[in-house]
Amino acid sequence: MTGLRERQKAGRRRDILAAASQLFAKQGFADTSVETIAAKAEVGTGTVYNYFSSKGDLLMALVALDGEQVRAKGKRYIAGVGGDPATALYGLLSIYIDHSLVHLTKELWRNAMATALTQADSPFGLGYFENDRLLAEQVAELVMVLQTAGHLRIEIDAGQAGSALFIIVNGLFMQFVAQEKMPKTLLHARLRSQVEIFVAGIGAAREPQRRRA
Amino acid sequence: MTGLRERQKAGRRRDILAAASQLFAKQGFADTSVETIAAKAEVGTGTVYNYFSSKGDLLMALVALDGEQVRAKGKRYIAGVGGDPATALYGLLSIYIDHSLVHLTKELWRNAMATALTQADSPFGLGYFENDRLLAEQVAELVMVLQTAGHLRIEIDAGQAGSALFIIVNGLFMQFVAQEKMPKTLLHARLRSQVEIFVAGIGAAREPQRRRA
DNA sequence: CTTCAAAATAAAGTCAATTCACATTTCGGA
DNA sequence: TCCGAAATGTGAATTGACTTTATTTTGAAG
Repeated sequence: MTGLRERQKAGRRRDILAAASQLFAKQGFADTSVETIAAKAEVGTGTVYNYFSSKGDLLMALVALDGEQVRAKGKRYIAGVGGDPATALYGLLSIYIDHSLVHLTKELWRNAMATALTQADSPFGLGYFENDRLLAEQVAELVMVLQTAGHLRIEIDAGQAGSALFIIVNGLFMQFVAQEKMPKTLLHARLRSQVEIFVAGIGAAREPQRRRA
Repeated sequence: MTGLRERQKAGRRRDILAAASQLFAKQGFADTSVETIAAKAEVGTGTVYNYFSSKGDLLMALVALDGEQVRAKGKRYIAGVGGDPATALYGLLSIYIDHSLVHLTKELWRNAMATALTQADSPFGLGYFENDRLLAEQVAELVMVLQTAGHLRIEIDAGQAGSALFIIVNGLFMQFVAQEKMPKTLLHARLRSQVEIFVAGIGAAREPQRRRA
């Protein structure tokens, strides 16, 4: 199982990822060449491509690591959640936002998203969207918890609601990273506002809506 | 004002854009080189860069043209809108979706979005996000119309609601273009579902929410 | 009709991601 | 311990976007 070959392979992979992580953080994505990463990891440039299918893939692998962490944080949050539903939901989505800038800069996020889009079918491109799906699922979990506690309407499809809420935070986050100037406080304010609207609903009356689509 | 020189300049710009449009549609973005576009437009490659700062800029210019058209369509729709609010909103957002694939393929949208992200500060990158802003504003307009008609709660911030609704359609659209396989019918179904949830709200009771953030 | 400056052009050059043909290393079996 | 096959490493070669430059074209103004 753990022959020399596999250990070396895992080690090299870690080395490359570590080198990329440091260089991206220090110099940014655009100003870091694959050759530099290879040099820092003490491998040939071709070797990098034996492990990652593109420079963007390398970045997405780093994003994936972050994804695992944030899902773990979210899980803990849900376990101890309390208070009114809008605040509870906003709290979870805030975790996603706040965690996102711990290891990655706006520029890295922009490039990660761009790569995920253009290489949506590569292994890590799939991983990127899979992470989004898992986060949406986690939001749906919280919705269910709140439904069970009687704080949210039980007849709402938690999956769709979770998906919508996640899309909102993701969309706002995208606007945030697209504009280097935009402060995180503004992002939070908008998120808070939209979550409250989402919870309250915009409809004038509740009954006139169809039960289901 | 309209000297021969300026007309020629505008004409050349159109030629380049037309050439790019045809080649992108036929061969896709990645497989179309700037040199080919220049040849088809009967200009030098350098000339292309006198008009557009990058290959991605060229694509975003095409997207911008589409943006104007879809806003015009949306405006006409709002003028004649009727029916229940969820259907009215879904109708507008459907227009955006349906129009999006008339001139552009999924692959082109992926690249346009990716370029907009990585070159968010270039003229056309700004244009891309400006178009998004204008569309969100248009949704907000419809929200206001529906509020005035008594179909939506008057105390809701139409701007935030419009922004949230647009972010939802945009996010779903992004998932749609990211997955080559996903059929448009599924996109519509998800949109319909999420719009209905958004209109109805997920909160168990209306009063417990704060009035404003 | 001459002059001028903006704009176009082609060619040559830069740069960095990605690929590829070949070298090296590891592994499993004799 | 030794050998051939398969996996992996390597850096030089390729590719295409983009830039630069030296030169030419062409409206526009006098």
